[in-house]
Amino acid sequence: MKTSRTMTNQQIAELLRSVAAALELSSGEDNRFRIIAYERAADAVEHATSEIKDLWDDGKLQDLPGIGEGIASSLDELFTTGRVRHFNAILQPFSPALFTLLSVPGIGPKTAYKLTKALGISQPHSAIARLEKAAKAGQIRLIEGFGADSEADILKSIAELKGRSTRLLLPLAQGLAQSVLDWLTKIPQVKRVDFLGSLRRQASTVGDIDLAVASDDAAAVIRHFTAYPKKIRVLEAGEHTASLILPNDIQVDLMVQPPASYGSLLQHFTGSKHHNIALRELALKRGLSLSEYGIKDKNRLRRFSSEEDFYKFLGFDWIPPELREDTGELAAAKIHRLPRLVELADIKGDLQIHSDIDVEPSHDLGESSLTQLAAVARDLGYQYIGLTEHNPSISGHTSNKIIDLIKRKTNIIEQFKTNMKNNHENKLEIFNGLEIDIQPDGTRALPDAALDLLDYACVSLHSSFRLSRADMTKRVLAALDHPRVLFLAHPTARLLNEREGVELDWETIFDYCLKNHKWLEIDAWPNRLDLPDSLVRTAVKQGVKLIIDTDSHSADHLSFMRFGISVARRGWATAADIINTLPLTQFSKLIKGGE
DNA sequence: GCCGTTTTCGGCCCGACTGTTTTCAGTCG
Repeated sequence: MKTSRTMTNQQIAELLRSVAAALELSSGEDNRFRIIAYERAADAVEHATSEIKDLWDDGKLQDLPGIGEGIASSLDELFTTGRVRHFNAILQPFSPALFTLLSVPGIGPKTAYKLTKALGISQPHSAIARLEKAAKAGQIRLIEGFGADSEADILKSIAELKGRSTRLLLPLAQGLAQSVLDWLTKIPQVKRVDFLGSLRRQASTVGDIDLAVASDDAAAVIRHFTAYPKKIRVLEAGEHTASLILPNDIQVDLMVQPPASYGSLLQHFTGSKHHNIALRELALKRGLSLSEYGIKDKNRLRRFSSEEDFYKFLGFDWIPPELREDTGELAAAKIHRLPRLVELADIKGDLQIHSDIDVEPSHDLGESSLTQLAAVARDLGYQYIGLTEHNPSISGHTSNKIIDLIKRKTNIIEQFKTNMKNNHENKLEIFNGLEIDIQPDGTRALPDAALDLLDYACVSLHSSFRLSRADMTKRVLAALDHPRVLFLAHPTARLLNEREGVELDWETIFDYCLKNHKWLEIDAWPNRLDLPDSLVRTAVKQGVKLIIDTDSHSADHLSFMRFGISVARRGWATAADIINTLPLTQFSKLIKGGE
């Protein structure tokens, strides 16, 4: 087991999970809750938005729910000495290969133990390959407790593990789920269909696609579902639930309930797991037991056709799915203090759009003309848009040439506005902006003389992502330090499934934004969704203003706004937190004021 | 091992599905 100061959150989570597995194999009942505690800690680490090592640096490990005194001190030892003696003692009796096998779906601690023992697998790096070889040779069916079916399952799981490299981006998951949903509604037995799980909660990435159906004829619905034409295979099909595998090893799970208990089903499978556990723990203290079938009071089961009634019975306001992460929503719902979350209809403009006006930029130019962009923006009901091509590349141009390019763009915009006026077209304000690269030393990749010609600019990171947290923070603050620079675009520069975000001292960034009237962007581009939702939450708490933009490189992309809205809602943002919900008159004042 | 609008002690969510079983264990969400 690798233990060092450079371990990623994922590796630390795996270490904690290995400890949980080893405890499960070590002894009986008395360990049950320690095992759960380690698994919860692993979850907390995996879902943390900061590097665990940074939290350790700041002495904030125990801020993570699920990390207490004990595990914090173990992690302290890990970062200080590169190992944890206590963990090693727990892990020592078992082959390291055992823990590798846990990544295969369907294999838990007990199964992994039996397999490594019976097959003599001991090397962690080759463990899965060895297992696959044994399964293909028909050796697994000979082990006690296994059969030909479980052997075949192991092979399928290994194949799926290899194929499944990344989580689905929200927009893609929505598209796939919609087509299954359309298929389901073809039969009359289906009364209602909803998305469930992380998809309904609008998380930025989605693991499996989960769907709920209300029907009095579950058998017919399951039959129809498992006949979905685009499936690769049926993973399982029971009385009320079934699972399919789609191309690219995407799993779709279906849950069916009669309309009378549909509310409980929706609530249960929307999760999140942590939200539900917290809710059930609260209910249990009042002698109530919750499940997807309803609420059990003594032995009487109350059914709920709507989620609203389910929450109401327990004394809570209905909670928007985006907030169900056990981060304070239950307490707020109890006292009627849930925020009124921002909605797509609140948005009045989009301030990061790349047009095809060629300023000979450092990165990709947009594909659509100002005319095309303006037409779509009007359809969306916007009062204003801002054009922010990338700055002219600084390697190929002199300062004077750059100023000429900006002047040319300015003229095009002015000409367009004049034409709009002459044609008596609906009023749409066009702001003249630019997205400026932040260079490694924090200087902006645009001469200030050119910046003065613009209405506004945003700055963003497109290189040197691996600076230390202190240097990166200094770099960003230096770039923001100009009256025309209004916001930091895609603040972490993360690319989902590709690149982690940069390390920044967020408290310092938030402070600076508050004092200097800078905004942070929620970039709605599908594989950015950046600022991430958890940082949105912190920013909102501190009063930092946000702006939701699409980063469009084509008029089609303007519709991505709704994914930015999802991120904002998951971060508890109301319209008041989002700058581009302001009507034009107020928004113009902010730009002209240079704030 | 974690945690606190009943608790610094005494609790800790709930059920489905599968395979290999003859009544259950393991895994998953």
